[in-house]
Amino acid sequence: MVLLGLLSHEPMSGYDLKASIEQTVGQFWRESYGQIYPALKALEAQGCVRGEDQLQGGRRRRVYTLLEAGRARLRGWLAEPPESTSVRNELLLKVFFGRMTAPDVIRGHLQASLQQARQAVGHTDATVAMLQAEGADDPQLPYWLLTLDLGRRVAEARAEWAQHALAVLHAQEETGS
Amino acid sequence: MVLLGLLSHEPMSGYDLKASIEQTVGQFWRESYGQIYPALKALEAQGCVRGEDQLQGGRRRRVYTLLEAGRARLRGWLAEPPESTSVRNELLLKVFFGRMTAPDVIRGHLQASLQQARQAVGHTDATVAMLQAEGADDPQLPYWLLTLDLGRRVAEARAEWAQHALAVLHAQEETGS
DNA sequence: TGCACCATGTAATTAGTTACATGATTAC
DNA sequence: GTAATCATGTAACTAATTACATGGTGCA
Repeated sequence: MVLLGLLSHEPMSGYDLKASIEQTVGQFWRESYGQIYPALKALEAQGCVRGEDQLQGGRRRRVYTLLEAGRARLRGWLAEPPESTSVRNELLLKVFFGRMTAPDVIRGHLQASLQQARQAVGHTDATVAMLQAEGADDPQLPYWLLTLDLGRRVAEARAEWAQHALAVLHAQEETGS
Repeated sequence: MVLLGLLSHEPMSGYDLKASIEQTVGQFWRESYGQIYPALKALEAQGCVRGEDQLQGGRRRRVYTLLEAGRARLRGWLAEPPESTSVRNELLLKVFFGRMTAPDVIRGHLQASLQQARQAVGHTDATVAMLQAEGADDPQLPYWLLTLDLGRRVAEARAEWAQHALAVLHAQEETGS
């Protein structure tokens, strides 16, 4: 579905799609070539996309175009209620079992997580600024900004939590538990 | 690792472990029987846990106890930097491709998401209250509360974002885009 | 000449869910 | 007696990553 969605913007190759996924929805969605190429073949067999080989010198590029059937399928999928996100957070699991190890171990993970979260906030701000500067007319833009906004809010929440958690663990050690 | 961690508290069966995972780390970690039972066998073969059959009437229960090798392995794992959480958020993907469908479709998803987030906040608050009432001495408690606190912060961020997103989409329709 | 990047694909492996099969116990 | 829950496991399937294999282009 992410392939159909991106192809609705412009025709692209599998390679382009991978790069495009990373640039646009990379914050909350990832795909590997091992899934993209077979999926494109399947979508072509189902009549959702059309693939055409382009030859530039000796280099072959197979560019896929979204067909009406694919557009319909994408709309159908968009209307379905989103499935619950697969939840797996190794950091939280390690924090949960924190009493099994030295306090420094968990604090180290929290420090790293704090830095990551701050970087994510900064990166999101930069992306928002760039997008607003260059493509003020793109009809996709408001939706893209919304996804970035959630990313930013969650990253901020994580940063604040990491600071709070560090403070709690510090205080706990003081009182000699 | 989640099995070793929970067994560090008390010996349990595979069935107990599944229930325990749901009650404690369920907000950010899930396992199915299809993984738990084979994993316990593997951990026993590696000497990390010891399994003993208990017979209560005609019902068999295989209770696993954490061994020193398992404890060491758990500590080793805790010291490793946590791997990046697998990110896949279908709601955000649908919001991102929102321009491909009617505004009401996305608003419906956002409304549902808002309700879910509010429920999560309430559920977390209830759990925190319950934990603080019953087990003020448990050495695991502070760590557990920290994981709940992140869950709450993230749920609140999601709720606020959903409201914001609904407002944005509403305004956008007004201005006739 | 060699490296980084463009470009496509397959195979092997691992991870994970779901469905199925079985049977005992407890509470209504 | 019958439904819910306790309890353990396997098999089939699906999803997903990683490694491998191949070869072209552009540039320093």
